[in-house]
Amino acid sequence: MPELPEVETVAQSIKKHIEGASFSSMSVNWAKVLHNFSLSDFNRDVKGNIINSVHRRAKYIIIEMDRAILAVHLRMTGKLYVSSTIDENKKHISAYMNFRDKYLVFEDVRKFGRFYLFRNMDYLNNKLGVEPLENDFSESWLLQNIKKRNRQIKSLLLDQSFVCGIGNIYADEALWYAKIHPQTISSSISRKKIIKLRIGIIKVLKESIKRGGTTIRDYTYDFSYVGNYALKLNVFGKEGSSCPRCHSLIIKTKVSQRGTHYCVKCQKK
DNA sequence: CCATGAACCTGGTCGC
DNA sequence: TGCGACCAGGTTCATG
Repeated sequence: MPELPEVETVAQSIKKHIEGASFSSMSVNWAKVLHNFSLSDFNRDVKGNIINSVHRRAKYIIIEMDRAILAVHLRMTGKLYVSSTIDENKKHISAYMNFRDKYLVFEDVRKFGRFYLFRNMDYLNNKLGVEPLENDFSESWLLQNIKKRNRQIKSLLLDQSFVCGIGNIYADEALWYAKIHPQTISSSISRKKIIKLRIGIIKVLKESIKRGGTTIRDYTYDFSYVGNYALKLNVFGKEGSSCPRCHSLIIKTKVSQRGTHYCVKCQKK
């Protein structure tokens, strides 16, 4: 499911409920959901620890306590939400934690989502690239680093060790904004278009956060809340319709194994 | 370094 | 209605 704006929305929505509280227990229905720790690790390192902060890093939801960090990655279909009951009719609850008189529930149809337990942020910080909404995603940084690489630009944008948080929707939207064909080799993109691409990335991510993210295919990422950035999409899922800018055809192809949408006229190779 | 394909899972949709 | 093929907002690993 979720890319940076959706993960940000989820992190903000659970933050107000769990900051200052502590988890008293965890139940696991799908064992693989715990990626690098066990329930006894949870009981030793997480249980009873006050939650100091909840925020997002890349596409991870970070739950920070004094001596431990719980990180949650939603992958394709994960939902993380606060609820006062556990609905026994739901078939895909992978795990849940108890705090105060409520639960933090992790529901995940495809079971790709994972929980991680870390002592600090070193592991994630080492593997993840720059945050696109932070200051270090600067014009000079992007100009320099895009030129250094020789990859199809869409594939580079999806690479979390380069810039993190961008996924399939926002890659297509940002490339459309900058009028770049998704298969253009990064080193050959003009300075002018790189500058435009940076603006496009920031713009689509920020506007989506403002609207609570994108919800498509009936898929809601929070308990019941539906983000409405889908209304603002220009190319993603718009194959067969006309480009909002030049009225030519939007087509869908595959680029680096992912469905990819672009305008045949304003995004030429 | 870069591209490709498979694997991890379930469910919805489309064509016959 | 049924069935198979294909698709899905992500990541990782192996291979060439």
